[in-house]
Amino acid sequence: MEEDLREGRNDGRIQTRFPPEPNGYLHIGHAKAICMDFGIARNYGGICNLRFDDTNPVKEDVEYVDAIMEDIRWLGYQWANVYYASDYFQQLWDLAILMIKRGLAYVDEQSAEEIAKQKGTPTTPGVESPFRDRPIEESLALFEKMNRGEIPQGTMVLRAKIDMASSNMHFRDPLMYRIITDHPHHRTGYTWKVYPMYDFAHGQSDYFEGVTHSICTLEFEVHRPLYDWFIDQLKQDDYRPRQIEFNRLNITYTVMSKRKMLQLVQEGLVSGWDDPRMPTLCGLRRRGYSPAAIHNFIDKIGYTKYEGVIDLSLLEHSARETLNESATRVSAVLDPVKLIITNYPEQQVEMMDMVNNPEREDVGSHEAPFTKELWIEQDDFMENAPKKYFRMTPGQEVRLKGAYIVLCTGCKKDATGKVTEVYATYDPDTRSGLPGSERKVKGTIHWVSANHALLAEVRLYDRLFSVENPSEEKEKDFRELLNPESLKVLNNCRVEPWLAEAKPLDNFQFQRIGYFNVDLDSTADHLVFNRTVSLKDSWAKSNPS
RNA sequence: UGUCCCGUGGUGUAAUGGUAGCACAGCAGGUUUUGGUUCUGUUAGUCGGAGUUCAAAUCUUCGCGGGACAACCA
Repeated sequence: MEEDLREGRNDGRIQTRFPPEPNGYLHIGHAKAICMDFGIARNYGGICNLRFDDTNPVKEDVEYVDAIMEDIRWLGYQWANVYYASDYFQQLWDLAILMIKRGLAYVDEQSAEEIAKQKGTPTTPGVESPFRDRPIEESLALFEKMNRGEIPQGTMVLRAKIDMASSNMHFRDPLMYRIITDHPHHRTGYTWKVYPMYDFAHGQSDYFEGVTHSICTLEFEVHRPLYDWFIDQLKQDDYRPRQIEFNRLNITYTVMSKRKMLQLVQEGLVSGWDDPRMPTLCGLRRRGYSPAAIHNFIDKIGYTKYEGVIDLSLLEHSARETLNESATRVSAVLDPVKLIITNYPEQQVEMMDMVNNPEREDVGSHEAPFTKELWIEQDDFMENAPKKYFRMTPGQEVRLKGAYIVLCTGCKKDATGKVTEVYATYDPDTRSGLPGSERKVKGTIHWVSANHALLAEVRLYDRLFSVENPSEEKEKDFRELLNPESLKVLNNCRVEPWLAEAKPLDNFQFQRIGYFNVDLDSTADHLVFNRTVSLKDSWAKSNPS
């Protein structure tokens, strides 16, 4: 792609831009574009600017400007300059005037419907507007009036005079300007009454800034000839920005359209733009994804022109891979049942050393209290267990992670047959670190001390949609395809006391369960954890309950 | 019945015209105080035809399939 450098074009200069419209939050698809735009600049010793493509005041807001900047910084990038397309309104206006004077643009007084009708179809040519050949002075005067607010919104537009029969629909006298008087622009207020369209603003903005490579997604491929045409009207020397397209990111079990995401937010189907189930960067952040995990993912997917759909499992893999190296291991029991070590002294408390991360000796360990009464997972006890069940079942030995090997002796059940307590005896010689602990035991389970454990809320997230490609379903509205089980809230979880110090967004591995982080809602009195992604579980896979 | 873009294992992505490789997912096994990690093995692919060539995933051509384009959105 970048052999331009070898050919010495633009004096070997590389300049890109990331050009979001401030009308929504950035999502993982934008992250792909950001990594491309900023990454190219970084790799080739060039610069990348942030430019807000704010040519439609109706949809835009400063709220989004700030959020976008935060997300880009979070990904670890710093733009050379911040620009706004609205900075170029005067230059664009001047160019429009020049084009009218050259007979290349005219004011059209027809309605949107009439203009649309005259466009023709991709297979039939359009017809020319009756205003197409109006005198230059007339267009000039009207365009001025349009921008003075003397013309009602929606009644006139400025169009380029190109070719109504072109096989490229975008050449059929595209709109350059429309009147917008009922919405203030988030930066220029009511100064302007006419606003340039995307096609009349984007390439020129690139040109004004000195962009060498204008990288965008595939849907703009058809716009490229028009992009070049407008540049031709402007160009003074050899320099010209070049538009290059790559494929948009699609991921299974989610949607990547701003419109759909906005709908989910507005209709309360998710809790907000930063709902951990959303593919937004703020959502992923809240879910526990790190910038490293996002980069890891983007590096794996590549840039091509093929419009495919990436498996969600690849994103999850990227998260596991990065979190495995960084997340501190802790014990948390999500669905507790009491385990009583019948031969353990009533009041005794032993502090057990828990390794923070077996992958990394340098991060050390922390302590967890061990007592007679513990919480373990319901799942980790079975009264009548199948052969390959390596956890608690009467007569079987199991290791309590970081503590002792215990022998399960039985359980107590209530009237409904539900197990309320599990009993075991411990072998004092098998405390972790002692020679007696070397003994091989099939299973190891996690636990927390009943008297010391903290109560916590845990939010289990799953795929947002129950079908692989919600956008592809023609029959049903995408909202009907939401996964009803995308969020499960557990209110009776017990976590080890060490977690009292955890701060919002800290990542942990709940051993044997998954990666979790502290939610923004979490307080000292009410701990809240989000499941980022589960651990792989080859037992559950081969033994569906 | 237009123009443009794209077709490589289930998924995504590589291969100066010269051994079709990698990752995810799957499967089997070893190691393991996480049924995690890790390691080993393994299943599976160039949309089809014709042409150029000593040699084609790659070049040409004809098909087939998918996508984009007819917003006063970007």
